[in-house]
Amino acid sequence: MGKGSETRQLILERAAQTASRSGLDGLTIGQLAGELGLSKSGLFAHFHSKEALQVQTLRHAAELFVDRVVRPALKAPRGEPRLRALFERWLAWAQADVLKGGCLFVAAATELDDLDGPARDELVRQQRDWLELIANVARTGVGEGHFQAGLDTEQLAHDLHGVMLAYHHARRLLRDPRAPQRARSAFDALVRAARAPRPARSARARAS
Amino acid sequence: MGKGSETRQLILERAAQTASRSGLDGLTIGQLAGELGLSKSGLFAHFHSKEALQVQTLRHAAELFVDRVVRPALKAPRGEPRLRALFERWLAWAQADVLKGGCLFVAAATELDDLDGPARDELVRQQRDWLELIANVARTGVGEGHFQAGLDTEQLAHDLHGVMLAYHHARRLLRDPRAPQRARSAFDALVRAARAPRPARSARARAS
DNA sequence: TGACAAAACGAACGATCGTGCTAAATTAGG
DNA sequence: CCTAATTTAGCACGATCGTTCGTTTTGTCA
Repeated sequence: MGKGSETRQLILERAAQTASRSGLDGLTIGQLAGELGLSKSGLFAHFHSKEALQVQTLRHAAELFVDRVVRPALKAPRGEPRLRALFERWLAWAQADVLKGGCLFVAAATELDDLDGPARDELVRQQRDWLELIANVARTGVGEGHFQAGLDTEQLAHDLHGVMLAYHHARRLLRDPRAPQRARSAFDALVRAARAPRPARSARARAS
Repeated sequence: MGKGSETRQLILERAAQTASRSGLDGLTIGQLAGELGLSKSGLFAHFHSKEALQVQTLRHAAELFVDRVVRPALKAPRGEPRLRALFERWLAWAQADVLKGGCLFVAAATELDDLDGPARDELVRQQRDWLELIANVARTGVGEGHFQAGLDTEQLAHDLHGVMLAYHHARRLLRDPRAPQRARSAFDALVRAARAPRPARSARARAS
């Protein structure tokens, strides 16, 4: 099986690019076919519905993400360095380095959060995996002694994700040139807090 | 000048609702007209293009936002309480409390970040105002002695915004019931860091 | 109430959407 | 090289998109 899945790959490549700019809904079959020099029906035949195309596009982007972000970062030493590598790789990913429209998952997250269907399901699964990966890397950092013992790694993953989203917003919408340093500053603060033993609590104590 | 701007208001009300779910692009004139029992052309006549409708919808949502979030929060005591009020009000706003599709601005941010035109310009202006407002409230907190003297209030605003975005993601996409407490936990950590005097920074050691 | 302006309607336009169907072109295997 | 399977193209469909235009209804004020 050669030719078919080859053009299919080309289609998904382009689809991910387009979707990163115009969203998964802005993805249109006619447009996509035109850009690739294919006929609408010829392209359509590869996927049997637009919904399927969207899901496949998400999957393709996820593979790209693993290639460009996850896999390289996992080569860094366990614990904090690996967490930092993951973060830095993500910053590059969210820029124009891979998908010219920014992070497709960030765009899809707000687009699909009210809808139902397989595309949403796929994205939710991916995002859970992503957050879990961060949490696991952080947990390894605890084992390595980089981070404090009782660290809530899920919370850290959640917070780091927030830093990434803020970066995406500052960089792509506001076009703030200080976005990267803002993001790194936030990252460092989170890591610092994760390193420190439970902070001394002044008068206004509060349980976590 | 009576009847016209009255229905115009009704249209924008509904438009904001729809856009919060389906995005500013998912907003369609025919759909909107049908839901309101108006004719497509009758509705269209109020705005003279779809682009104008989108801009007006953003503006309408901004007014709503000021009413439901900003204005009430500004009644809280200056400094940290006011910052907390702003944050709490935003959490409620981002839920289904006002716009059933979540925060329209969060959705629009990823939708418009690659496009150009008046809708994007309007949103950018709004988001800058919002971040500036947070920074100003934080700065007042410095004056009140709630926060440390050298605090980078813009950074704090940026970080808080990240917490809100992470909340939106966890709540609306992942439907994580722990989202509110995650968000509050992150907020508390940021405020705590803003309170504390600048942490001692030895080469690679932890803060005291 | 009658005249004038504002507002809503109805129909139509060209375009594009997703999706079928059938036929032609291309590829792969013996 | 011929054949069978796979891949692409062509064409058409109903629906919906934003937009325009002329007409009709509605509201306002002297």
